[in-house]
Amino acid sequence: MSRSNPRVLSTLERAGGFASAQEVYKLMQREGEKIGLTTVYRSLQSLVNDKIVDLLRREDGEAIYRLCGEHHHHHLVCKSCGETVEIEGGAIEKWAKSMAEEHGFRDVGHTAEIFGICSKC
Amino acid sequence: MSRSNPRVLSTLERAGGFASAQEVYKLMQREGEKIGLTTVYRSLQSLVNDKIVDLLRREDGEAIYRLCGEHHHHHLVCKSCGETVEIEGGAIEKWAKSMAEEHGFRDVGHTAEIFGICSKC
DNA sequence: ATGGAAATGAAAATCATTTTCATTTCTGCT
DNA sequence: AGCAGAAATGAAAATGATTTTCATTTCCAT
Repeated sequence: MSRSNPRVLSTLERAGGFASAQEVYKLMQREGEKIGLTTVYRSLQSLVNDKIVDLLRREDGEAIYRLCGEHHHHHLVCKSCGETVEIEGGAIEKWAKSMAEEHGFRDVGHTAEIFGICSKC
Repeated sequence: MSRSNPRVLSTLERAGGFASAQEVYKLMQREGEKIGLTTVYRSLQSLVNDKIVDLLRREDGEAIYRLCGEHHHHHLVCKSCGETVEIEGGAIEKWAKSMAEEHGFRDVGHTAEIFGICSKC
């Protein structure tokens, strides 16, 4: 078993606690970190096993890693220029919770993203 | 633009209305249908465009296609067995709309999925 | 210092999905 | 019927994320 490389977790945090393995890798490269893609994957997997990060899926199926426990937020993304705004989702949290309870689900998480065209585009 | 090959839809129905592209393809092969994998993919994409089937994701990121009603809804998915419940998202619709307006976004859409462990697992 | 375990990463393998492109099948039209 | 252009098809190659392999390096306890 491999343990997580601490620089990976720290980079994920710096990325806003929400990124894919490839993004974490590229970010570390840009910052001059000497690390292989394989290690990034292994570290993220290990963090998921330890329940330190959540594993979610983008719409295209790419895995995205999100820090657990952290007060999480949602995104409002411009389909045209990619600008992203972090938004609060209080209503969503309640909705997810009540829906899950209603159907007897436990260990519940959720994803919610809003996308559209921003005022500049 | 290619239109959906009707045999693909009929196979998806026969598969219980819930299968991946690869599964639909293998099923058709076993039944002696002469069809290429490419056409299966194209047909399923087209069915998604026409909102005749829903596109969701397995835990491993593989796309699964699922016949579903035409009303807008969200999903509650079991991470363990894959059971899926269609749920209403009235609160989400309002949230997405108000968040988008607040930040000047237009042509807005959204995704929202809840995942957890169902009562049977 | 030393031996074994754990970590690392480059390259190859895997696997779903998409793209390319040449061929075949339809279509409408004369 | 015959013909041209459009649409559909599928085999093979390309893509892209993720995993595996395996040889090398780093750690750690002795």
